[in-house]
Amino acid sequence: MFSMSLPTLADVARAVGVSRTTVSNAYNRPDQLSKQLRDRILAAAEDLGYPGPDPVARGLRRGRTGVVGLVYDEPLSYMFTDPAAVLFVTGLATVFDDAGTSLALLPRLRVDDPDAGVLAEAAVDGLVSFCEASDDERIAAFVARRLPFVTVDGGSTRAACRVGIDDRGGTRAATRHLITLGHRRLAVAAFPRHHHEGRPGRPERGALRPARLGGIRDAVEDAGLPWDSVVVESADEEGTRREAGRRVGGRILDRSPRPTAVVAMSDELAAGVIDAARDRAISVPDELSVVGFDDTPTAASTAPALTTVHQPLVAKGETAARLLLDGAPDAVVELPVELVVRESTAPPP
Amino acid sequence: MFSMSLPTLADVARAVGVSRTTVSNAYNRPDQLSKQLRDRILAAAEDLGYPGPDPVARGLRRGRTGVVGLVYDEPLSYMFTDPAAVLFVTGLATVFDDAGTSLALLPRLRVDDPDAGVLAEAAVDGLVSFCEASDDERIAAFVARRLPFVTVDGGSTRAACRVGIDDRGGTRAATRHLITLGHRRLAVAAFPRHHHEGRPGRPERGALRPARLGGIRDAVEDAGLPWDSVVVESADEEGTRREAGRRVGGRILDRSPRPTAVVAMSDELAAGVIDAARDRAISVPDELSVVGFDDTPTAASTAPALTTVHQPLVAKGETAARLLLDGAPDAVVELPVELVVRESTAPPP
DNA sequence: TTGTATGCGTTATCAA
DNA sequence: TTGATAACGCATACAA
Repeated sequence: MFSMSLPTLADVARAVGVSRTTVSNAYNRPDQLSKQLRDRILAAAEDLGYPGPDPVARGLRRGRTGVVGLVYDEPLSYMFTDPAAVLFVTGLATVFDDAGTSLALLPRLRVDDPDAGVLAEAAVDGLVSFCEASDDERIAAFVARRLPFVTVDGGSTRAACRVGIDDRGGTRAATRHLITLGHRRLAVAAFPRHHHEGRPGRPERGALRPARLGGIRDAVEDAGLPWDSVVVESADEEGTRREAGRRVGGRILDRSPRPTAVVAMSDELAAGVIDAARDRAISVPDELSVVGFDDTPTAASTAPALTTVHQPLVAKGETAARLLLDGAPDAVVELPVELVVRESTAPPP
Repeated sequence: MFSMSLPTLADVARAVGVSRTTVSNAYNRPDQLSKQLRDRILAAAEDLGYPGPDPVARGLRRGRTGVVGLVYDEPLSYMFTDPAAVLFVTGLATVFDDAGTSLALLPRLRVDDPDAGVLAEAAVDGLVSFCEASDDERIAAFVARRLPFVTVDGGSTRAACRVGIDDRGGTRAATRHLITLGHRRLAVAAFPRHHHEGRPGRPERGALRPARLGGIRDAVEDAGLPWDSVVVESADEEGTRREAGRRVGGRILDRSPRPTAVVAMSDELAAGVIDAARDRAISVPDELSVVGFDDTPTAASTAPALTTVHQPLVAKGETAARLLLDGAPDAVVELPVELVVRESTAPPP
């Protein structure tokens, strides 16, 4: 015969003629019973095909699952397509892996799921929010559960526990670098704007990463240049980020007068801008300077190699993971960034 | 006052003056009660700060969690370091994301955890095993739970449900390509061997991906060449795979007579071999031909671009995910591979 | 449309 | 060293 359902701890107890408690102890507290009895129990379990205590039932009873969640507000495929995100997740995964904790990639937060059912229903002990949207209303669905949670790069979030970087200082340094080289016709290759389709009380579209834009503005105004002389083009969301960068790059380079320098909000976008320049036989850096952000491997592999703002992506992931594991209730960590000058910037022609 | 523990469904029921069933229905079967009552219940819940049904308790009752696990037998950081693995996971994640299922990256299967406690204790509805080790003994800990599971690239596994590629055909085609070009002094840049430290009844170290080695041998013997004329060097496991490739490449290129062609078991290794050639001012492909395996973005970005064996990595992930979601009990899928000739191969000098 | 009773599989507490 | 009891929080069959 073939029993449809698996044997439970109670079945084993019955078979051996002991209580459930004792069987439970055989698994969880070997020191609480004689070695012989334990061996007998384990043998019987093996015999019956008992696979050990059920993780879900154990989770219910113990009040913890050993899983932390990661939410992202773009399709997960984007996450793996973006080298910066991959590095961040690597940092997260490393720490959780060592801690014996599982990292659950939750289904994405959908624009059409304002109540964030996903977050209300995730069986996790804590949450890392890696959402670029600046609103954290949807996160409220999780906060209500009173579980630890960390926001990463949360922008304007008011979350108590967060880790981020000095976005503003980063783009400011990058832009100052260009201005110091003599550039006056600047352009920005910006992230796509974010959708809030139909959500009342919010702007229809908000700028993504306003701090990065703010840093550029800081540097421009510090130099006494008019902000409205700076061309800002936002990327779209088709295909890879690099392809999107190529398209924004095209729009920027086809303007006249043509900007002599582009500040891109990520290395992928910057690489795309360089692609667009190559399409047009515009030499980088002789005719066009380009700076990126992130300092992912992409930055070192473009031709010419990218001047960019380095951010400690893996460390950011590790930090977020530790804050969660340590249960730091309201730590706010800002990691430093650093301008790395390579070959994609030079004085204007 | 501050209640230490969250309100439960029962608290809401009491507050509203209805039964728990009715509150449960308010969440799970809106059509089973009047809209007014439902609204009253939801309002009271909001009021009390009830975050909705507890996911773990629900999981216990329903018998499913909405989570599938992914096991890997290397540190998770390796997974994200390897472009081929990232593409595979992208495929997985895309399908699960769309299905509203979470993908839990389980802590790695440790060599020193022969009972695979990780697998026995994971609160999941199914499992994807992405373990390169050819033994599946540790997986037995999971099989006992009678949950769906899929093995990917499982090598010699006897698992009922698996997806893989034509490893053997792939390296065979690649090797034949080299032999047809006229190469006779071949070398193989192989994967590291795998550890079975101290596990009784197993070889101390087993070759990883024996099928790929087998395909090379096939082609060599088909051509009537002696197999022992082929140099086989295994990579070590320090640093990135590409760095390891550079070291194996060095060992191969420093032999005399120097091989004129290298079959690498992955694009990362191949890229490393090209790095090693550059270190020694050996021209690829004029003095040395190199072929890879996988056809990741790396293959297109080396200089010269890699001749390699394309495998559908994303599709492999998608397939594995679908098999799991569809509960296919014992499907065996083998995806095709294809030789892609680029610029890293040419006739020998 | 609503409520009653029961069980999901485990572990913590306490007593023996 | 072992066992009885009582949660853990919920969802389902069934009755009303």
